[in-house]
Amino acid sequence: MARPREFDRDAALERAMQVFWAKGFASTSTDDLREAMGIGRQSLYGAFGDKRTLYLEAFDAYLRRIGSAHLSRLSYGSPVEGIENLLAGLAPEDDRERELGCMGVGSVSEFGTTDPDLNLRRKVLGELLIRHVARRIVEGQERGELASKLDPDETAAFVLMAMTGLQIAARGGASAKELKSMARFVTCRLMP
Amino acid sequence: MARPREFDRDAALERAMQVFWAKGFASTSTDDLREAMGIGRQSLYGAFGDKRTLYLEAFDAYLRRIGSAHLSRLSYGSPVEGIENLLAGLAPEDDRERELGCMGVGSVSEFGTTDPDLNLRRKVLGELLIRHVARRIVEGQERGELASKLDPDETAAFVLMAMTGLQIAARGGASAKELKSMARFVTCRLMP
DNA sequence: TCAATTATGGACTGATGTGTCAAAAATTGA
DNA sequence: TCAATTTTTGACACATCAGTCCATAATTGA
Repeated sequence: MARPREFDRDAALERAMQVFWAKGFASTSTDDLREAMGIGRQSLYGAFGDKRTLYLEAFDAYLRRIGSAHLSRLSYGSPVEGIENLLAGLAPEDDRERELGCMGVGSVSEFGTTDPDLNLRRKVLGELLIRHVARRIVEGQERGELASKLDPDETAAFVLMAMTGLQIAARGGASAKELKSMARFVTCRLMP
Repeated sequence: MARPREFDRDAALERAMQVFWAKGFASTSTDDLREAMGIGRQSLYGAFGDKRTLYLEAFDAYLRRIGSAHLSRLSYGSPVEGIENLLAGLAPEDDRERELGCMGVGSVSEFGTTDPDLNLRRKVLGELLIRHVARRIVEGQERGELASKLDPDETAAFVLMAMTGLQIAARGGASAKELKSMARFVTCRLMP
């Protein structure tokens, strides 16, 4: 029934996500979005509501994608390999991709804790990640790959902190080589 | 000669810095600035040029202040104490102050590497800090406080990365207690 | 006292930004 | 074929924003 949409909603959301990711919320105009999404103004508002609602939806899509990418890298190989892989995954060789950094980190920088909707979303993913990292740390300790004196939860929090450090470094122009060697350095600091 | 300024230029710059620090460049309007600085529009433009020039000057003031604070904390006590102190200095007990995070990190998030003036300023301070941290690390190794197998420059880069991680965590709402225990954790990872 | 100079206050300009309106177009079901 | 519904298009309304203009005020040096 009724006239069908002429554009691919998911593809348009993907484009919006890229723009918000690269430029943040405030520096992105609805016209930037409209142009990147390749649709008209009313189509944008009709399909996504207002700018903030679109940002939230783009943020959700971002977190889903990056969350599963992180978990996939973390689970690859031995615990130590998984953790190094998780960190090294923040250092893609492609310059443009690497310099985007992390949209989650960007949202913290831009909004701090002022937006409850963003806070909640970050908290959910953060806790999910920390659980999985802690689990791999325990596994690594059982295998003798990781220092047994380390508290798994605290160490997992450390790994997440290192991730944000690497992501900011990436956005600040660090090379893939530098980031990867830092990923290895961090991982080595957890060994016996 | 001529009519003297009615406001304190340094105090006004300080206020502007606080606003940019809290809200970033794009989200700060010249009216936000004018109000926080307690001066009229023409006074603002007359004394500081345009918005971007004011941001640059505020950024310079910020970097000078925070740079000397970092160096002072780093040089306090033994090398290990100095490093932990440097990191713990990012976790003030006052909530409002802590949640500001770091304006330098904020500028990376907001602008990436797109602004050469900002890039240069960050590079200068970053290299200064890394030199001083590396020097303390060598000192710590000589004293046997820090693991001698660590490369001082790489370790110093790691400490700076940890700093940005902590600063983002602070802006994201982490407690002073959490941050301080993370500062200790990071420092301990460098011990023999 | 007066000329020169700089600061201030308030109005103003032109651009940009977000969101809406209304008419036309496309589709489905009767 | 036509009524109902939704999308699209382009124009539009209204707010905000950065920066400027101009008249007035305050100060210094002659």
